[in-house]
Amino acid sequence: MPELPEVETIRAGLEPHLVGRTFEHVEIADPRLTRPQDPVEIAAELTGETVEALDRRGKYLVVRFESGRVLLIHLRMTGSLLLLQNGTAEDAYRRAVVRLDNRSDVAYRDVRRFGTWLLLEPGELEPYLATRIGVEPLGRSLTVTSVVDRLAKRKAPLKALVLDQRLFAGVGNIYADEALWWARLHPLRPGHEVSRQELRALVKGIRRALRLGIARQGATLRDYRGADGAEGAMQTEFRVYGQAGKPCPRCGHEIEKTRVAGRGTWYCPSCQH
DNA sequence: CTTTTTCCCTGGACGC
DNA sequence: TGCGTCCAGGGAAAAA
Repeated sequence: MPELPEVETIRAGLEPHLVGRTFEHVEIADPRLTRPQDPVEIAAELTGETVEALDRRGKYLVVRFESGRVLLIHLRMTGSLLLLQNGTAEDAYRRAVVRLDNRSDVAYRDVRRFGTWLLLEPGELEPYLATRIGVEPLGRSLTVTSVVDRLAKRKAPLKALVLDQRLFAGVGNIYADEALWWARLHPLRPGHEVSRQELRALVKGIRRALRLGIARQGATLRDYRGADGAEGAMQTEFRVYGQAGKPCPRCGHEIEKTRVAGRGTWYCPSCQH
């Protein structure tokens, strides 16, 4: 499932092929993709737009056009963007294709059809994101003090808070579990009970998990692929995620699985407090 | 405002 | 072989 490291890997892989290119033809096969916007209208509006930059905010891909418009893409669970250099093999899960002015195609693939494309007019991006996501966890704006302030009155379990996109934009279920393991923090600890020292460890843990994920080009469990179709290698680095019954790589105690905030949650009951 | 629950989707794993 | 059930989970929206 694409989280910050996976989206960043796709962004970096696509950027050199997209920037400066013009969308020559756009086909949207799944009307759900642009809901509530009309797919035929959106395809027509995108045609002729020239890419100025490809950015990422949280788990969103931000395609900025020279016109000032933005195509905001969210891959959700199984979305992927593949650069097709020549020839296009059949793919039952291809939901959209963009032909660029250099004859190459960018194909959007999504088995479970949760992903979304949203076309925004100039000036609409910032207010749209402002209500949905907070600062970048790998950026300078995320400080221990800001986290202390924002968690002070929160009774929700740490796992739920780490997954909150307004607190840690881009962290999903995999990296949340990995970050809590690095920080030696129990996923069920209420936010307001966590000391400043521990929150410092949490911030470090989140950054460490995300950086490792980026370095390994993301985690491929089933569907995730980079823009070039390559699998990531982060799944070989998991300390706890999906590791129930295996020994904790730090203390050797058996990793346990539970359910927090409706999500599968893996942790070491011995060294995470 | 915070927190919880439901829903959207499909395919793979598993039990019988 | 086939069928039913559960699980994976990000975020919108509704409910509590």
